[in-house]
Formats: sequence, structure tokens, C-alpha cells
Amino acid sequence: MVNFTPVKHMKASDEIGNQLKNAIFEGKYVAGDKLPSERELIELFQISRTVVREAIKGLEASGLVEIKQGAMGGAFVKLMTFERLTNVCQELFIMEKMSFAEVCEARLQIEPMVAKLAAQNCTPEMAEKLREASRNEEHILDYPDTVYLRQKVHYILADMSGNRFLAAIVKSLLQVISNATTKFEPSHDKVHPAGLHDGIIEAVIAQDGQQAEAEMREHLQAFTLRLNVVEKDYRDTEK
Amino acid sequence: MVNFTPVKHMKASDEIGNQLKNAIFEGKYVAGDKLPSERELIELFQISRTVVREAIKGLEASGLVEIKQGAMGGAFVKLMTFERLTNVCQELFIMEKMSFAEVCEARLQIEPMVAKLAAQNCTPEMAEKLREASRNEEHILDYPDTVYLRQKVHYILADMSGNRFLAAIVKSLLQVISNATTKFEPSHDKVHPAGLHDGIIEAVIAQDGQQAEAEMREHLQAFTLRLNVVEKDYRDTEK
DNA sequence: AACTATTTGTTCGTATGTATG
DNA sequence: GCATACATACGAACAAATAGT
Repeated sequence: MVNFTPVKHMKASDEIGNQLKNAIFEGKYVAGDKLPSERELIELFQISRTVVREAIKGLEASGLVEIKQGAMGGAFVKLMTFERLTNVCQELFIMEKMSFAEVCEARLQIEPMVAKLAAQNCTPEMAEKLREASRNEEHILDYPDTVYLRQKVHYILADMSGNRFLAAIVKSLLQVISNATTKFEPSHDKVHPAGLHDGIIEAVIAQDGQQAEAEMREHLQAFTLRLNVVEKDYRDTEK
Repeated sequence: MVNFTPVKHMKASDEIGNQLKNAIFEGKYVAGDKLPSERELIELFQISRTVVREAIKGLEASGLVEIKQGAMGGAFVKLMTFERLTNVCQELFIMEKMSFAEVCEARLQIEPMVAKLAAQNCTPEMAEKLREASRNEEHILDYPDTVYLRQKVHYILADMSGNRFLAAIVKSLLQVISNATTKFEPSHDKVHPAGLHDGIIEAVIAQDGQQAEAEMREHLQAFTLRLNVVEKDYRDTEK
């Protein structure tokens, strides 16, 4: 049996798009590198400018490169970050592939576990960072637009877990919940009692994983329960 | 203070790409719908062919539409699935933004929890589905290329959790681990003792969440430990 | 400040490929 | 086989942004 190869042609733009993509995945181009210019790609692939541009447009839409115009411009490989995960989560939520309740439940399940890991990995430097974040929470009212501060403790704990994937998931969920919440409860940012995270923080610093997990669960449960009700009301009034 | 609006222009292709994207997010076009044809878009946006094509190419790369050519062709809105989450996870892994060990650990943390949820939601129909999947596992050797069968129990349990986000995460992790494993241990598919999941399945059917969680954790721990070693060896020999 | 070179952004005209009826 | 409707591809030109001289 002769091993004939299929003659199916991909679209030219997909073909060269894939070649460039693979080159990036293989590390031939790393973050900050410039891909060959359009004219060069025309030469390299022996193909028209239109096709080259469509291919690069695809890479841009996939979040792999950033295009700058002008002299010294071109398609630059972007630093691959977990931001892409967050974007996908956000889109899945918008497209109603997951409900607010599901997102909250996922957070309720995962974040306590992450807090436990954080407690197990807690170092003196991390402990100080946590304490500082906690102290700053009291000043949030002075900077009403720093949503980040409100969530800073959660972000730090996520990073402390030592698992970049889990950290990214937690941050993505936080982001989705935060975006949704400001939609149906614009005043939410302003109500945030100081010292809210103290229980969690102390447990983590004491490296008491069990306790950290329990404190985080309790912290989220009250919060989540109320939000779910508010969100449901909001959805009902929408109709 | 007059509320002047910024005059910064986006690229035309991005501009109309965003408008189309938003229309999709807002449900103006749903899965299966056809976007206006290139000619129509030219009319609607009063813009050139090339720009329209680049915009649509962007949507295609983002996974939002699928382009068919020929009469009755055009850009059709794709059904938004969790596949996108899996793709991003796969890419993050390839780009070394997360290690094999981290992926395994995440699975080890999340899947037992999902098994617990599955146990809490177990219905008679689901129980039967699980039993059938378990029985079929013995026949896997007859169909060596059905990777899916090997993981079927895990997939069913994920769906049983009742949380689409958690299910998607579990499936994505499974996929990443599976892809990586076949790289450094091609023979892996063939070794899969029958009845491996029986402990988990029985606990889930008995609706014993605690037990299901424990069984799943044990099931994964042995598996994970060995794989981590094999993977490390593989990485070392690569250099 | 003005000029030049380089690179991407946009347009138009034309031709070809592909699927439907 | 043919007409139609659509996407794919090419090439030439001009516009706009940016960096360096």
C-alpha cells in the first residue's frame, strides 16, 4: 500500500498563520521579538500581501502578537499571560455558558483549597505582604476606584499557593464575579468593612492549613449567599 | 467642563470586528446564524473589502465564527463551547506558563472535590451511566485509539458535578495531561486495568460524598506520583 | 522643524475557486 | 452544463504612523 499524502489545501492564510504560530510555540520567536515584516513574509512564503495580513490578523486576534504601526513597527510577540484564561472565562459567562451561581460555587470550592496551600507555603516575607495588604484595606474609601485593593488579599493568597494554574483560575473567577457585581450592585465597592480578612490571614500566617481553609470558606459563604440573591433579583427585574 | 470625546481612531478592521463581536455577545446573532456577507458588510460599514475580510478573519481566529465558502457560504456563528478553555490551557502549558507538576496538582486538588459534588447529585440514571462506562473499560484494548473511553468515567463525573465551569476545568486538565503523557510515554494508553474506578463509582452511587472524594484522591495520587517521575526523566533526557 | 525611510493601514480592480440549485 | 452567490487570492497604488537624520 503506497503512502499517498492527502492533497487537501488549507486556506493560504491559515497555512502560514499556523506556521508562524508553531514557530512561536517552539520558541523560535519569544516575547518581544518581531516577526518578519509583511514584505519579508511575502518573500518568504511567496504569497500576496492580503494573505499575509489576514494571517497576522489571526495571530493578533488569538492574542499571540501585537501589531505596531510606523517605522520600526511590525508584529511583536506578546508575553503569554493568564489574562487569556480570564478573557475566555469572561466570554463564557457573557455567552451564558455558565451562570453566576456556578461561578460563585466554583470559587467557593476552589479558593478555600488555595488558601490551605497558601498556608502551607507561607514565608515571613509573604506574611508581611499579607499584613500590609490588610492594613491598606481600611483606606479603600479614599480611593474608590481601586477595585484591585479590595481583592488584593485574595490575589496574594492565590499567588502564595505556588500553583500558577490554580492562581489563574482564582483570579479569573474573581474578575468575572467582580465585573458582574458592579453591574447589578454599583454601590458594592463602597461597602467593605476593614479587617474583613483578618481571620484568614492569621490562619495562613500561622501555617494552619485546615483553619485557613475553614476561614476562607466561611468568608465566602456569607458573601456568596447574599450576592446570589441580589443577582437573581436583578435578573428578574430585567425581564 | 465640556465633555469632549477622544478622537483616537481604532483600526477600521478592529472597529468593525468589535461591533460584530458585540452583536454576537448581545445575542443579535446566535449559534448557526450567518453574519452578513462580505458584500453586505461593505455596504453596511461603508468600507473596503480587505478590511471586512481582516475583521472576519479576526473573529474566526477568536473562535467566534466559522467561514464556509461557496454559494450559501459566509461567516457562521459557532456554538460557544468550553473547548476554548481547553485550548487556552493547552497553549499555556506549551508556552511553559505552567508545569506538568502544577497541572497534576491542580487536578489532584479539584477532581476529588468534583467527585464529592457528583456524589451529592447522583441520580439512578447517572448511576447506570457510570456502571456502563465502567463495564466498557475492559474492552478498551480492542479499540486502542479511543483515548476518550479511558477517561469516560472522569468526564461523566465532571458533568455530574452540576457545575459547568468545574466540569470544563477538569476536562481541560485531563486533556492537557493526556496530551503530555502520550508524548513521553506512548505506551501509556495500553496499560489500564479494568475496574480501576470501581471504588470511586460505588461511593458516588451510594451518594457518599466524603468517600467519593477520598477514593478519587487516592486514585489520582498514585497515578500522579508515577507520572511526575516519568515526566521528569523525560525532560532530563531531552537536554 | 523638515525630510526621509520603513512599516502597517486602506482602497480598488480583477481574476479564480467553490458550492448550490 | 450553466448561472449565481459567495469566499479566496493577487497586485498596484496611496494613506497614515513612527523613528531616525
